[in-house]
Amino acid sequence: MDKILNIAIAEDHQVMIDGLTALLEEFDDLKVTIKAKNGVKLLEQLETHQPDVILMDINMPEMNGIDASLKVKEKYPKTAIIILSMFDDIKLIKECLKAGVDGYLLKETGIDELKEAITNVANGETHFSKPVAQKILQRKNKEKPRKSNFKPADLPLTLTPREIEVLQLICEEYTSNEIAAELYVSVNTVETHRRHLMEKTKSKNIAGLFRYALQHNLLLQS
Amino acid sequence: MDKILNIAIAEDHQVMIDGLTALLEEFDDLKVTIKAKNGVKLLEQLETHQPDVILMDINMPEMNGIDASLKVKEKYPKTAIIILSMFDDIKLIKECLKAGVDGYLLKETGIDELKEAITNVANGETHFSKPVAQKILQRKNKEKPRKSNFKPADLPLTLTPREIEVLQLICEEYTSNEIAAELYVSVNTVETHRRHLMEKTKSKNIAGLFRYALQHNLLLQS
DNA sequence: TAAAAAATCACGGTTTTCCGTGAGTTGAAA
DNA sequence: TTTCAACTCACGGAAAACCGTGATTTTTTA
Repeated sequence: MDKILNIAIAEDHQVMIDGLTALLEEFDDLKVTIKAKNGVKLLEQLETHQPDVILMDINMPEMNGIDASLKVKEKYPKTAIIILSMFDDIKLIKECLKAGVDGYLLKETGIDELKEAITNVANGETHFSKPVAQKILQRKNKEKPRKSNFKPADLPLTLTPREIEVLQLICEEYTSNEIAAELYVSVNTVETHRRHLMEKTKSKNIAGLFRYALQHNLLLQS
Repeated sequence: MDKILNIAIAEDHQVMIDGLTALLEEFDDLKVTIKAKNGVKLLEQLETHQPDVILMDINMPEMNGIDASLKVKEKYPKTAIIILSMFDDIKLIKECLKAGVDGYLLKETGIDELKEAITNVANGETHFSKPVAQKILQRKNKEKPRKSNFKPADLPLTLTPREIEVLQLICEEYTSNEIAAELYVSVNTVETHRRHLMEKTKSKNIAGLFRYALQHNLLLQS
């Protein structure tokens, strides 16, 4: 039971990678074997060898933590995933749960809980930060039906490349007119993309779109 | 010249504090003497003893890194400050420069550059990440005059408590009407606050407001 | 190659945001 | 005590966003 656990870190901030590594390697039974700056690179490295636990940031370029988790769980269902997120937004947590992650910690978490969570998920259990667990429990209550919204199943939340492009420009303070000019399409087209974006991200206005972009690491200049 | 440098870390994410500490203490000539979760706590601890270098995150609750830097430089002008930010937004960088910081690193930075930066600023020099330095140099070119905007000096960027309240609700997808109901004031009042917010933050729409809130860590649920 | 998904465009209508301008009240600091 | 910043309210107009509905073309994929 005291075998060494191999850890993968997927995280875009180099200081954070370095810091986490230094931190975890103070434990004799933990070893950081994989460091990746985004989901794509993580998957590449997983082909060589699989760790016991993956510490996954959500905000990563190229491929974010949620999409990466989905793919990892597809190929290596036995590998445990702990999400390390700055946000305890219920929408986001739900997406992660759906992706099959085994734990969800906030970055406010200290090393002690982190270590505990790693041990737990390595043993096949789950581990969620208190605030996160609370949100999960509360969620049923807060399901607020938005206008006439009786969609049977969940929407496919995947945005198309074009939609992402539009979303990014929206977050850069572009108006629909300006976006149309930038992308060489009609304003009507842009507005259609906007409509789809609002639906897919379940937003009510630009603030909601920005929030989504932020949490899924779609912002341009970041 | 080889004396031990005392470092302060001001950063709201506990894992990051722990990680940075573990990382820095691998160097014999660095010692982390202060750890603070926000600007207020940092200032409290500075009264006891001053470090040589402060590693300052921008996104902190209570008091953000910019305001904290201002106060620190007021009281302890000899203490060097390095900003550790996720954003290389020119607006933000300018605010930091105005606050008198000695360095500005992105969180993508690795440990090597971090160490180098610490040494540099401790020697009275400055240190800016490449992308940051570039933005600083480019800034003259990009000064885009906004409509009829010929303000002589810089506006006071400090938002009033009420304005912050309104801003936060805007970022929560509230409409002006909803905000008015929430705060028990007239819609006209809310719209006035909005107008002031747009001016002070130099925004063109909600996206700009959200960006400002994000970068100054004014978001509610984070 | 047929079906599905993505991207394109149109149009009319409602709501919200944005903008300018002006002004009264209040509490705190000079 | 007056000056000032913060907060409050009003109104009108323009611009942008939001919403519904429907439709064509292109690209991808099964």
